Amino acid sequence: MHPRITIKDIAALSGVSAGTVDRVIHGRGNVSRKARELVEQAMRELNYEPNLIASTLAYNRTLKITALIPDYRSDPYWEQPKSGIEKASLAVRHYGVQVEFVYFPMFSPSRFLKEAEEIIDANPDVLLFAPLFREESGQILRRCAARKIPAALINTDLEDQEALCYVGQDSFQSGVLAGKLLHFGLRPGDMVAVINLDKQIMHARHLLEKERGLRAYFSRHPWEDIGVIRADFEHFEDPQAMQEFLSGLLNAHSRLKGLFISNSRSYRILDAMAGLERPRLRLVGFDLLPANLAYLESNQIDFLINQNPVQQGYQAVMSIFNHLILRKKVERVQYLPLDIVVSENYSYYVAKEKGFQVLV
Amino acid sequence: MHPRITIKDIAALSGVSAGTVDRVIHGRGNVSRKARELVEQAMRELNYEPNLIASTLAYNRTLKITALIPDYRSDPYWEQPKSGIEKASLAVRHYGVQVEFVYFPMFSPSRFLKEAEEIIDANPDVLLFAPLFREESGQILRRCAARKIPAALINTDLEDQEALCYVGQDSFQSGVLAGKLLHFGLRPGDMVAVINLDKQIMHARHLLEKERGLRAYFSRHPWEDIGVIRADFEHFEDPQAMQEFLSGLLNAHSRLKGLFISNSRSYRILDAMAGLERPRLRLVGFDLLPANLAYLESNQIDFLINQNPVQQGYQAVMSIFNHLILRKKVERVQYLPLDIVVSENYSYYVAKEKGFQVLV
DNA sequence: AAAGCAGCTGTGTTCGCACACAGCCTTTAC
DNA sequence: GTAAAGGCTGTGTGCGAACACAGCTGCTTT
Repeated sequence: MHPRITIKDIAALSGVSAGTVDRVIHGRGNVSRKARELVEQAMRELNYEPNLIASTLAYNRTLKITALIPDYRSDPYWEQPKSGIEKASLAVRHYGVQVEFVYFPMFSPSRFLKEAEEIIDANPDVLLFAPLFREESGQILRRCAARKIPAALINTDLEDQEALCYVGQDSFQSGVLAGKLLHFGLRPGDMVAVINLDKQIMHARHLLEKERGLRAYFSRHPWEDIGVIRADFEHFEDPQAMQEFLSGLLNAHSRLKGLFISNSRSYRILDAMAGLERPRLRLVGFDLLPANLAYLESNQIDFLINQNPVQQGYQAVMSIFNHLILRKKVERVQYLPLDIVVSENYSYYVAKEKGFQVLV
Repeated sequence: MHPRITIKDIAALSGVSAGTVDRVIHGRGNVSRKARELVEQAMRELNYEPNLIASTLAYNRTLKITALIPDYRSDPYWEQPKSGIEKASLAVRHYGVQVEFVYFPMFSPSRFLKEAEEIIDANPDVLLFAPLFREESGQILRRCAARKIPAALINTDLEDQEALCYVGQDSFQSGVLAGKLLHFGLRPGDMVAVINLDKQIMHARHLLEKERGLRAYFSRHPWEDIGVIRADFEHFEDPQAMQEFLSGLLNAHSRLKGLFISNSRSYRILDAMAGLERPRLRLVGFDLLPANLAYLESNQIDFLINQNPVQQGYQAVMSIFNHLILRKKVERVQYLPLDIVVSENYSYYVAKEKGFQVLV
């Protein structure tokens, strides 16, 4: 264990030169059968393990990853995966891994496609992207395959497509979990509402999956006798409109006792409800935004589900690294934990996201 | 960005040799004021960052960490920190970090002290240990300080002592959290019991802290009107005795509706209650042992709190690595997240602990 | 028989940095 | 005055692996 076995040791033991050992290790050919067997024997005997440090130094290669994600300036959510990608890139920069960012407007499939094509033309070693648009993303993956550029997906999976890996949340299950969390405060006959605060709800597959999950929970637990309704609302930036929307909802359903906000905009609801007369409402939402955390702490939000968006970016880069530099196997689908966050435990998650503890 | 700046580049720019640059970087002295300033100037100008890979290769040092933890064969809990330490050691082995394990019997301060002394005599580079016994651990830390061996603590902190870092759980807060989780199923006037299944409860500071936390939660929420009692029981291996203990407890307190099991032995309670007639009891416990998970899945345990024991070991080794190899600052106190685990989200945590995704 | 050509092999250089060492030149001591 | 003692500098070697290249064999070709 102590003096690590080097290539020279096996060269000596098997009676050949370091060059031959190297050829065997890399399967470069030009090695006689006899020599190869001797070397393999010696490697097994001494339990040889190549020195990763020396190896990366000698390779002297560089791996260019281009990350294509929605513009974080138009949607603060994307700051988080971005920050995770940046952290990971700091951790692996010594190995010659370079990460470059390209952004596309959240709602523009055409710009998405155009940017992706430009990236592919620049011939990066890996493409890391968020395939928000199914059709265009399929095209991109096919072009990558044609040029032998491996692709890693985050946020949204394209199940049927060839890709190095997918790192993201399990939206359906997060809906199921929300059901569980909401049921604590409810009584038979109560109702809950799924609230989608988004512009183009039909395109937001995640939101629909979350709703499906929530409904699944309550249909698996029929004895709890909870009804589920759904309400979409686009003008969440307008406090006045929000307030009207909400009071309309509450007036229409007197037994509405729980809200499930399907994205990170819970705080919009509570901002709007500030003045409203209303019953005690159970509230479950997503993401540890400062505005949400304030309401969590004052117990106006009961639970936040943390989808670990920072980890999402981090883990995607690390998977690429593991695959291409360390040549390790990588899971095709990597779901991140769904953390249940309440006022009593949120501080740990915030600290983790700030991520003082960078690994290597 | 692309062609990384090397020591030669700054040597060229500042008009000195690589040797002098090296002396400046390491503050080895023997450099004229003028040369030093030129080099520093050039480093700033080119934004020089030493190549970690080349550096570790050239150092060719080895860092021996000895880990002293309770024997995992006598307490399965310790398999988890152990596995975390092993994982981390795999991740950093390329940097010359070697981890060696020494075990001590859970309940023997003298053996603990003896093993620690032997380790220190063997002169490791770092000592990583679980200071279960206050008095003896203080002695050990002082000996480490005298021999300039840095020490990292896991599981239990010695607040007043000099140490590189502490990685562990926040027991008090986990009790508070348990209070929050229990209260969901309770009504005013109900009672909860803290159940300590341990041999030497007075020595188990963590258990006492958890109880304090639970009581703190309910005294901060007096309107919930929940009474807290405590029950210690040592003979948890004996199903017959357990059953009598439990039925005694339930008979004595008719409004007992919640149990908080302060360590990982929740499954013992449920094993014993299998035949028992009993009201619907809310149950909160710790740790994702398979036996506990089975009860979680069948909803006989409502919540498990995950203290991330695997992470504990992992993070401790990584902190040592960050401090001594990467020369980064490390937080003195590192609390791990308190994950709330229910049947709807446990699978992610189990997958994480199995830890396919090893970082570097 | 000479030339050509594979198949196989060892040596040498490189990656960027750490550190030993020899070679200055200047100061101080006697 | 010389010797010793510094202060400061550049060169050179090594860490372990990757890869280029030259050299060696034995074989086929003409």
